[in-house]
Amino acid sequence: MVVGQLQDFEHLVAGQTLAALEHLLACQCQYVHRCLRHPDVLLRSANLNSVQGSVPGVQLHKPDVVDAATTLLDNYGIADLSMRRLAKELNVSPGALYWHFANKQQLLGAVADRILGNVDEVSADWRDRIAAICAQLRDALLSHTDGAELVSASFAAGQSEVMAQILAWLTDAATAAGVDSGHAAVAARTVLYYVLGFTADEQSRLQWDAAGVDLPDEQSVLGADPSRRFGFGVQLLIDGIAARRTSPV
Amino acid sequence: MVVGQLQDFEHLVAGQTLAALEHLLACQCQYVHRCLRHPDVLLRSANLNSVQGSVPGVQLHKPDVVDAATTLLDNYGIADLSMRRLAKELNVSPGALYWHFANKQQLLGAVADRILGNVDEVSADWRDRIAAICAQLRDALLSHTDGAELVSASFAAGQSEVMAQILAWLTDAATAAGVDSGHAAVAARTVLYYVLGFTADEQSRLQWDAAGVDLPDEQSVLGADPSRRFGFGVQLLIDGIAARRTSPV
DNA sequence: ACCTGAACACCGTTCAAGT
DNA sequence: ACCTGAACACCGTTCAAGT
Repeated sequence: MVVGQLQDFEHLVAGQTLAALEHLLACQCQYVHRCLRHPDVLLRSANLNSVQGSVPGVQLHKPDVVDAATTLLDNYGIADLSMRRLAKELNVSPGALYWHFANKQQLLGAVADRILGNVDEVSADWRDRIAAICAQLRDALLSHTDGAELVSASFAAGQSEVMAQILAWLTDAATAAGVDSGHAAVAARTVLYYVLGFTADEQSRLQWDAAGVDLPDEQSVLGADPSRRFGFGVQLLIDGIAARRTSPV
Repeated sequence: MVVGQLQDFEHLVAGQTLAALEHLLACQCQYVHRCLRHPDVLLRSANLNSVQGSVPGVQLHKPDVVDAATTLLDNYGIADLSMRRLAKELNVSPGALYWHFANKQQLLGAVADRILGNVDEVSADWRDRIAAICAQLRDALLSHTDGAELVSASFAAGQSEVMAQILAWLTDAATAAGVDSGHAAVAARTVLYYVLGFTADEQSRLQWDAAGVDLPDEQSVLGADPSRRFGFGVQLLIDGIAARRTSPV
């Protein structure tokens, strides 16, 4: 009655060593936190009870759907965030979701925008502006299971308004740096591709060994201090933008 | 009997204007080329005949499977590259594929490595080396329908050996530039995230308007000359790497 | 206006049984 | 060794019909 993937994960979590559990506490993944604080989540999930505890009969609203989807994401990951599963959590038929959202992509876009809710612009030097946006973005992505993957997909599909806004901020910053307007958009996208790529990679490793799986040799991006490594890439991009300006500032 | 998506596409292609058709010729998408050269492909597909014309009874080998998968990709895109559909093209049962490949990810990894078959190292200045790898990579991705998306997914899943090799070449180049070995890997990944992100974006736009769909305002990455814009980003990254070196070269 | 029920056309993966 | 047939447990989306 329970998906195989989930069952495997449950076994992995059950087999944790103390050292691995300590590692878990260091990561920002809400799913892991939820499991540690409320170990009954996995058990409740086995009965497929509603995570939200939402009562049938009450009318469905867009924010409710996004709420439930985000909870589903945090607890079970993007693979289990299906329209049918979501409908089950909300005690409605799958078709009901299509009254509120045109399709799955659009719904995922709304979840992406919810995840990015706290990312906002700072007023500072263009370098600090880029650095601040990158740091905020990474933090937001890391605070939800598979956050980077979900936002990355929504951005590629053009379904996230907040990502469009962030792109505009980065373009402004690149323009302020002295990059001509024709190329500022490419510079801004380069920054976003980096943050999304790096964080998706970091997060997948984080989640793998949060599940107790020992990965082979190559620690690559993670290694010692992911935040420092992340910052290195950000500085690389900022220096690159500075070098590519057409007019002096 | 034919997938809705495919039918829509067929209608779009059928309704092309001459101007749009000329645009098609300029793009590198093999699917479009195939349709223009062999307009019967779409019709043949309607009958779900084997694209390969492979005869039943002959034993299946890994390269055959990868061949068929690549053809399927070029003709119908990544959405139609399913294990079941592939099995149908090869006139075998879906289960047969699992004798040769552990799962779909692994098979897609093999397709990714096939796509990247012609990418190889050049011996030159580290700047030219990075530029050459980026250009080759982009060309390879653009020559297959959804190539960037497929390779990107395979890279993220750690299923492409060639991408691992390319990453090593880029890491070498960054080290040659003077970046310390701890950060050279991040620099190399930054370059790959850019190429994959930029090209996936470029390709999706390319394929959308190859299908005759008029996209809204924002031409962003594409705009006038994608190759020039792509080159701008590559130079940005190269300059960034140069600026981040710890020891002078 | 909002939702159900049921259908349509698919998925990836497994595995006993065949040759 | 290699493959079939059939099953298992799912998908996203549509749409007549209900309230």
